[in-house]
Amino acid sequence: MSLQLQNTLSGKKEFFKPVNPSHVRIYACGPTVYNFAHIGNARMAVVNDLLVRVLKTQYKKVTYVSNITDIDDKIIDASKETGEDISVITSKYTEIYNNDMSALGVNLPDIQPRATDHIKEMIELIKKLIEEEKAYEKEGHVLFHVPAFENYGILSKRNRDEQIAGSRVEVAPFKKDPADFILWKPSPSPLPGWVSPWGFGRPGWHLECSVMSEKSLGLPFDIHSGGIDLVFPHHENEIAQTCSISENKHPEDFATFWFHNGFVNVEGEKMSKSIGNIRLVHELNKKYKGEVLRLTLLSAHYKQPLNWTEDIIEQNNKMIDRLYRVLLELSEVEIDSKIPSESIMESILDDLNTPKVIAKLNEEANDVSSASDERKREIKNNLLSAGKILGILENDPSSWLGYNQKNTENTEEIERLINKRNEARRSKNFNLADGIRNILKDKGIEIEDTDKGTIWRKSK
RNA sequence: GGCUCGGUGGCAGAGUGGUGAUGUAGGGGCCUGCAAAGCCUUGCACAGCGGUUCGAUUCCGCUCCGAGCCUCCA
Repeated sequence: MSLQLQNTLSGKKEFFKPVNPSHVRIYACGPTVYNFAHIGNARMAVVNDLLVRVLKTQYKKVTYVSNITDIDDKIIDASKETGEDISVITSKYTEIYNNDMSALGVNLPDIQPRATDHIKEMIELIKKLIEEEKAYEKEGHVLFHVPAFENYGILSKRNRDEQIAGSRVEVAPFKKDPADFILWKPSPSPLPGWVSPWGFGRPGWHLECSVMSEKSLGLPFDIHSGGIDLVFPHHENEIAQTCSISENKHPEDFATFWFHNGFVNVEGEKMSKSIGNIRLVHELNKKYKGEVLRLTLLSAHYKQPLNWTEDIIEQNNKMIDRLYRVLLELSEVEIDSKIPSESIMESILDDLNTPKVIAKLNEEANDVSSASDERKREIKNNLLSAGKILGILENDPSSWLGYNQKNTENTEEIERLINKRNEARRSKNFNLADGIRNILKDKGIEIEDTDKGTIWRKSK
């Protein structure tokens, strides 16, 4: 049993073979911090977090790097709009991003490099590219010359001629070739910038990831990942930058696996500012528990598009509640193993087939009612150990389900009403009993009469 | 126009050359004073048309429909 992943570079599912099995290295292109993260950003973070968790079940040492882009025209625009300093904006939204992702059970990357800390290295890379005649300076800009890199388009499987034919890009007059892209551009005052051999300016977007991934992981590393939309142009341009110097001619000399997650659509449409259907993680976190959102993000295979609706969040909420109910039922059961069954592990390792894993967890849950003690141990172990890899089922079942929460302000009143209702039931005054139940219901308290007495929980 | 990926039951979503995915919703039943929770049970689902095959939702071809990318994008 070993890990297989869809490799964008080959277009196929392949067995994962690390460059160095004693140290697996992965780089994910992270967010540009100028606004709250949306659920699409979260999908990338959750999927890569999952991938790292899975890698850690297979390899002793895994280093996960994911950057913060803290210099970009969008940040400059945000600064103009709000009047806040750029550094204020970027540190604010970096913190919010990390907190929002943490609520979804996303662990911090081992290294979270920032673009502005790597300007020197970017300038060095540009110098090399110019020396090797892969880039040229014109009117204060430095551009990468795409025809100078023969493997351009190999990742996105794009043919240059077709690309130009269908192109809707405005071709700047200083470009030698329409496909050439910016490595460095001038920053006229008051725009932020750095001193460089080509004047005061700032880097192009793609440069930072070439520089930071190499610096933090060394080349070649194992997995370079991001959202599917990054395949072109971002990753293609990174490859062009990194692979046109020295001996790194092929994307595999950069990273052996190129891993991309699909988009999140909202109510059937692409999220976009103009439609106004952006779903911010920050807002969703106020309404739903992090594990529910995480499970919903994992409810479709990572490379499929995911249609984000209220309905599927609710469906997944109910599903996870039920799994917690099973765990509650098994709370007395002792487990010894910490590894999921082979069948479950197989689905996880099969290109992170989370929907199948979730189906198998449900099958486990279905067995509980007729399970032997031995089987119960197995079920609990599978739920908890697979849950740990998926990043779900990590809460206390009783408090997740809202049972008998002692810290609720009106606990005394609730219990007084329950006692009163039970008295009414004993004297067969069912009208009164049902009346009291409705009063509790209005207070958001659901009651359940069990053979051990009446228990209550918060209904929401 | 070019490239890529899809169309599975009310909804979500895996998968497979020949048995049931799974969840959620709905139906029926058990339990309960009634509920809740739980349990049992229930669904002529694989876009259409051809082809290959003993057999196709699964393989091949065509048609129709949808999505993404084509230099802002997770």
